[in-house]
Amino acid sequence: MDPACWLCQHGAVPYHHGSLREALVEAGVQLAAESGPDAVVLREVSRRVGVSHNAAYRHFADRDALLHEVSARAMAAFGAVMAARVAATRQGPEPEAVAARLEATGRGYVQFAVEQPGLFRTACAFSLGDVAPHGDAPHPYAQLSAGLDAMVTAGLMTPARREGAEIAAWSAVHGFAVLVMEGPLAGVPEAQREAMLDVVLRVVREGL
Amino acid sequence: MDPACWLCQHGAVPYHHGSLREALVEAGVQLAAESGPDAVVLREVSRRVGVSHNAAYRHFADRDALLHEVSARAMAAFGAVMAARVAATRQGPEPEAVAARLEATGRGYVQFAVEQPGLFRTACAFSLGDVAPHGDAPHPYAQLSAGLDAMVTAGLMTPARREGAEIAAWSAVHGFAVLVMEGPLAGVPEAQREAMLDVVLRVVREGL
DNA sequence: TGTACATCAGTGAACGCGCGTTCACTGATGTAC
DNA sequence: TGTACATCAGTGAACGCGCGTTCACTGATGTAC
Repeated sequence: MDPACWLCQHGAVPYHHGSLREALVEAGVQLAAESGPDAVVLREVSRRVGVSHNAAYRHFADRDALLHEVSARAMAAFGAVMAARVAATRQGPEPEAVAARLEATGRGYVQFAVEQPGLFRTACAFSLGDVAPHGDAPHPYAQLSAGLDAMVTAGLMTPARREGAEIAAWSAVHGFAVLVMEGPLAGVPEAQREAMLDVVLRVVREGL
Repeated sequence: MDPACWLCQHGAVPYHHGSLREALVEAGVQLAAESGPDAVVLREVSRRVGVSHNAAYRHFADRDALLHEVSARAMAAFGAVMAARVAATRQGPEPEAVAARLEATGRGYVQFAVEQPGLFRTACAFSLGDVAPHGDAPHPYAQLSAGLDAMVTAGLMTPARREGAEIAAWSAVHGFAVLVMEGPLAGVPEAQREAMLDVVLRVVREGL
């Protein structure tokens, strides 16, 4: 079947949309990106897709079901940004490379929060473990864990220090992200922000 | 004038409340404590005080003005909890005491977030610098700064390390607070939470 | 001390908004014969 | 290949909710004379 809808840029809007569910989720992601999870509102989502505001009920039990789906997409985008940042970093098993990749994980975390605050908040809206990411990129937390495991394997961290390291690293990076995104550090110029992040990451690295 | 209202426990409700403004703010704080800043809603605040829902406009320009006031109270409570925790810690200029007091600052921060999540979120709702705390307790950020200054004075931290130390410490503690309050760490038993906080604080201390 | 009056702090009704959700419906699609 | 019919995916109207805000008002208070 040919969807032939404006969303898919094929011409006229058909009565049967063909992929309304997907279109609704995408519009939801757009809204979340613009204004956070509270903006994912059934009526506005339907409006954007160009469909009556109750059509969504053919595809979602209620607003919450849609929001969960949107949150999963946000989480996937989050993981993808982090993974891309790690992939762009020096590969290989050498200690410097392993440490650089862990640092890239943290930088990717903050990058996503800064560039996509709405999606960041949407991804965090449900207890972070609640939502399985939709897509291929691993969950942010899994990436952090893997990075710390690699540190131990590379001999950069003792197994004793590994204990609780996720929490400490996550806390520092997440806290920085929140401060920069909506706290007192909102609006500081990028260069200064990067310098601050350097300090945070150094403290974490040396503390671990 | 005798206020003579149920809020002040003096008997019948007078036509002229006498201290409606204060009563509204207190009800707002209560709502914020129960369910966060979004729950500070003019109609419900008025309902709780037992007054018609537009009486508030005699005392506040709009909902936002009330919310700012409530946020200032929340911030004051926040600072007070931290200050109390510091005050309950060993005093004096000895290095161990100085370090212990800085740690108490961080523990107080997390304690407030855990015990008063609604007020914590309300205090953070405006850019943290936006709201001057209402009351005597110093602003949380000021307490952290003072603690770090004392570390330098006590010779526990080099002036070079002092640079950006607020950001790093605040990030770690704030991030931990958020994770515990509404993130994946929500609901872990207190003992375990304390152990995790120990790790976070150790990482910060050694990292600085 | 008593009274007229200005001022102030409340009331009650209403407006307009946007939301989630449900209802009975209708047009489109696909399938059995 | 054509047709009857079941199924599915949408529509349009409506309900009920709670909100912020405004309006004209009224009862209480305090002050000038």
